[in-house]
Amino acid sequence: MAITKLRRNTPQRRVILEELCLLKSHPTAAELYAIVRKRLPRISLGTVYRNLEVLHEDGVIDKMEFAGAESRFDGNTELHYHVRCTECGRIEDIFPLDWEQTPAQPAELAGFQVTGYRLEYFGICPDCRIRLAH
Amino acid sequence: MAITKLRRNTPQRRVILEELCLLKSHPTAAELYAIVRKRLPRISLGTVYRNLEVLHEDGVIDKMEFAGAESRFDGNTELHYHVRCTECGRIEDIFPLDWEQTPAQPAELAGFQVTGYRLEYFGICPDCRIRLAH
DNA sequence: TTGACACCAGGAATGGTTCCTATTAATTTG
DNA sequence: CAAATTAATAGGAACCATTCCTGGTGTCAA
Repeated sequence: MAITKLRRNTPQRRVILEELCLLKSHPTAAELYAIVRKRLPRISLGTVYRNLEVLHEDGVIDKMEFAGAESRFDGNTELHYHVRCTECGRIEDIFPLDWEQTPAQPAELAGFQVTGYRLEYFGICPDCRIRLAH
Repeated sequence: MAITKLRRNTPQRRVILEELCLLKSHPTAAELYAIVRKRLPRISLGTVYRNLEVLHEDGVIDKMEFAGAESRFDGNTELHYHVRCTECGRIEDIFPLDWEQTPAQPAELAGFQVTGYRLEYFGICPDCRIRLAH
């Protein structure tokens, strides 16, 4: 169960992780692909997706999935939440300051063995607030 | 801004809402399509999607969107959360029992005007727990 | 009656993501 | 070091829930 598959340390995987960790934003796979391509011009988008998935599986990076929007990735795995702009998709970090922001995580709900939860705020980012006010 | 578009009460929309409210499950658009088709054999899947969207816009039903999984719809708009099975996609209702389960909802975070949040638990449902235990 | 337009059925298009295939190359073993 | 093993790659096709398009219909108000 806890057997981790052998991972090969390929240049592609190394560069993808390096570039993601350099960023403070939360890029999509396509955005990261554009950045990585400057160093590895022949890399394919599929390789970026596969490695982001692998790095996420191994707990090295965070993956944020949203319905109807591209997934975004985060090199910072420290516990934190996110606010997502419903207008432009931009994401900012929220580091919990008080206990009230952390919901209880029961071990069992409705017979389910609960393995986790997801708390995400959404709203309108500063830029879009200005833009929408004409 | 608050101008609501005129809605026509078509048979299609009426039947879709009726059948959704009869269910205690949280069907996908395709599942509801199959049910509604028994009463309206010529209805199209696009019509089901459009009306579910309209009903959701008007606050008549709840829409649950997930990345990499079909959206599910709920005729019960009473405040509650959901547990989703990561194995089979099944969803059960969770009605908050104590205040600790309700996260603080700040009006502003990182400069964002916060319009809402989403708290969703995930885990393994009773059936899948049994199935996975061989 | 007539104009306006919300809505419909049917089907094509969309687009993020995954999958497929032949090839390459990282790692292990002898 | 050479050979064997097989994870990983590039490129592109496939997937599929959802949205969009088109031509036509039904309803309402004036």
